[in-house]
Amino acid sequence: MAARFNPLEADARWQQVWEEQGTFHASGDGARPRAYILEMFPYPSGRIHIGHVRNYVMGDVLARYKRMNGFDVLHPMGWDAFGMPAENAAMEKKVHPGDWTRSNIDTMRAQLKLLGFAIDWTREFATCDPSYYGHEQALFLDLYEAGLVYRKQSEVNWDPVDMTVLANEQVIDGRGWRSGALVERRKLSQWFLKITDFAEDLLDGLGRLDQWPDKVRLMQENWIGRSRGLRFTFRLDTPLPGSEGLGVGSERSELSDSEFRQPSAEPTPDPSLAGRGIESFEVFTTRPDTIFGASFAAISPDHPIATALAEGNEALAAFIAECKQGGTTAAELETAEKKGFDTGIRVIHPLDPDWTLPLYVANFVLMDYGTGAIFGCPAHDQRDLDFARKYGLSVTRVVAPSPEEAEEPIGDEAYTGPGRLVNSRFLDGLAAEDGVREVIARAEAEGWGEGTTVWRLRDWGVSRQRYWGTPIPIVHCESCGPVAVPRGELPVVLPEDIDFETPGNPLDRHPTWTRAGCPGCGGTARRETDTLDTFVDSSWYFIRFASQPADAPFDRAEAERWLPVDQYIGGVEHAILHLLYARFWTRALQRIGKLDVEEPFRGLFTQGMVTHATFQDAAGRWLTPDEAESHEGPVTRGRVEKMSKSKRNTVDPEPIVDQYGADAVRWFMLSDSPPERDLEWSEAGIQGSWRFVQRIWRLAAEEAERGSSTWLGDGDDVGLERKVHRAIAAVGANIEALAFNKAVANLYELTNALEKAPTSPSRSKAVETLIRLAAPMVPHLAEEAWVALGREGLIADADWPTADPALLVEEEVTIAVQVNGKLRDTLTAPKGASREMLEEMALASDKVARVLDGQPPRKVIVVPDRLVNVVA
RNA sequence: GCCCCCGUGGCGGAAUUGGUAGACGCGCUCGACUCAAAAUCGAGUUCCGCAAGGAGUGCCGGUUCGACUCCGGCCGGGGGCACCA
Repeated sequence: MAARFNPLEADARWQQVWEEQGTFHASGDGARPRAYILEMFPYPSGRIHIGHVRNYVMGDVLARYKRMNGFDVLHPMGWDAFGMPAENAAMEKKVHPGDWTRSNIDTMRAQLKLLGFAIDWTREFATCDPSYYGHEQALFLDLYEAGLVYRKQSEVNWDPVDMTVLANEQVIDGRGWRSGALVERRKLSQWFLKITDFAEDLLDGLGRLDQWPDKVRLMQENWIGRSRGLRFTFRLDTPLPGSEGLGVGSERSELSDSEFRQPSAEPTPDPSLAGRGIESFEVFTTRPDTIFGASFAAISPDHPIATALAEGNEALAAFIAECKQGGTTAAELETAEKKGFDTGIRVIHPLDPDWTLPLYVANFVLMDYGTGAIFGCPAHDQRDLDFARKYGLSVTRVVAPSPEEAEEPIGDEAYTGPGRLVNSRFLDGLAAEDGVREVIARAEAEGWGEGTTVWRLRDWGVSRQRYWGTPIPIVHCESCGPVAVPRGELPVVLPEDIDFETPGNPLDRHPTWTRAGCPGCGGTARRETDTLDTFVDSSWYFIRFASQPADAPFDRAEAERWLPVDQYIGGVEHAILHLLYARFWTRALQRIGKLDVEEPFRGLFTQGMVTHATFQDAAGRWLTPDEAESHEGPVTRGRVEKMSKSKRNTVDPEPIVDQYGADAVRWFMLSDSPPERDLEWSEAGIQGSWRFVQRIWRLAAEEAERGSSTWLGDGDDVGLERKVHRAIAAVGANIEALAFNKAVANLYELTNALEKAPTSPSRSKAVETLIRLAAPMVPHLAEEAWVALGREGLIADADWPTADPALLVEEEVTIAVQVNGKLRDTLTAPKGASREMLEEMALASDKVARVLDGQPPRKVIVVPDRLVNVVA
């Protein structure tokens, strides 16, 4: 029997056995209950990094644990293979994005296999396979036909470095989320998915996701952003020339009853509106109670009225142009001055026909939220206050926190707190929130407005001016307009013969691919050269993993048997976008009758990052950890940070696996840090894990040498058995709760107990139990030990041990004895001892007597099996 | 600016519904084995104190027989959103 476990030899051997036996294939035969464990699939960027390892180890432990508990486990792996890095690599290294991607996949697959993950590799696919994205194109057309896809000319975020359009959520602090370039505004025709149609349902659904982190639910809630308030009409006191009684914004109420869609979902306003005349427009407010504090109205520079007015007004046109060129960075926005242009028009206060307010075009009013127009109440809104101060508009307090402050003037800060209404005519004396209801009721009764809900969520723009993505299955015909590619012609295969010499989308310049016949009229058409946002690819891959027929995206019945994913594990950076899009996509499929699943992910876990110390030389150059060690001259140890190529503090898992074996790496990934928190990589840590792997091996090897015959018969070390059974219960509960660090601690505790325990049949049995409990975490070692102990078959197929409830209950308990809440003594009492007995034992304690010093206790509190507190 | 989370030894972190704070690991100290080292094993390790004892979960206060846990107010760190009316 080898004195040491040798992973270099054992790891590969067991990996091969698992592969040959198909141990981890999900059968789907219905013989066992199903469990679907999924980690967010990786982008094939080159090599596996340690963060991937942590992510997949967590899922793997759960998958193996579920298998041992009798589940038919689906634990697949694939590749989120489209995206910009491949194109960047193509431009920098003159390789084809497809070749680069596929070669990375081969490398990373081999690396993942070194870690012995219990993955069903038969279901592997990459999103850049035509056999995947072809089905995605079909689903896109399904949504198109169902009216959930539309095309719109819209101002988009243009990334001048990546030469592409970014979704709002891909713009971070006004910069492209990948390139970091300052984003510009451009108008392009884009495809949009109507995620806003599902806003309410996506929000309400969050309340039922009780196995999601609160943090993620909150982030999505804020992102969806429901606001309730009043939408009402301002009439112009002097209608614009040529007025025929048309109102701007009134067409929105035709879209739906009490809610209306974002203006962004509508066609660009007809510029001829100006000629048609305008006599009113709508505004939205969450604070209708402050309506008597109004001192101006303002519209967005993009508002149709602003556009119409600008046609005959050069100064206004110049003002609007100025607004549009302003930067969009956070810093600029924060310091950006509130700017306005007085149109000279006045609007009539809805509750007083004799009261008019000036109408401004203001730079801080957003066209794509609410109605693109507001009323300004400076006393109770900071932006309005800044604006009013700048343009000398009146500031009237209408909410007072107390009666004494009713006439208190507003200083530099708007009052946004609670209070009662003042200076508000018929509203005076009402609490502000009652005023909201009162004004909405009155507006509805009088017909000038209605209570409504407005969403912060915008529709999802999915067009990308990029080559390496799923082609949008549409052709543009000169006479028919955009036409869907017939199903029989799918997939629209991305051409591989392209040229990357110039930036932008090489599809645009492709000589033949762009030419297509029009399915409608048979004439010539041009293929859509935009590709889909890669978030579309990742919005349904988990369905394809569950079921992958050749002729359809998925088989409905089979997909419904696996879904929803029982446990989804990934980085918190996907808390909003990916998870929201996947939830939307699943609901959209449900609406069009393709799949009856509401929520795609029942359980969600967001794991922390792996961090590492950073090092710099005297010149401030970043050093790798290895360089730092051998560097001549001073080295500064910097902060512990997220691993990144720029800081050069990454750790390549492969050499570590070569040195310590897969199990030590897996164990380290699970140890110490709670999985939702960051884990600091350290050499000492991996060495500690290596030692533990060897400790378990030693226990098993010793046992094997003694021979199994010695442990037949009843156990004789009840104390040890209690510890074993407590460990069984604790490890299982902690794995199910994904509290891997605690499960690790449980296993250390059991190992410590076993090493100290004298040999006995109980101990022999306990060693086998320890191996089973550790198997999901250190599977190669466990298989090796299983064989050494003479067991048949694979431990991967073995059962998880069952905790005997009788052994989980202690016979004796330690009782804390306190005086006035301070611990003075402990005593041992039989489990379930009576209050009277415990009180008597506590009062008999010398230490208690000494503290009491002859005083009789005033009161004695007894918590059975826990403590006695003597109050003196 | 708004919203949310977190502050426990030298370090990572444990601690059911309020009930013995510091499990477990790392590191460190001492000892054993060894010519020596590595590996391994044993003992110890919140702080002050020789001890008895005292203090202690960011700070201040409160509720309670009893607070890491609940409440209020500060201080510090982290995350999300970005002029959302």
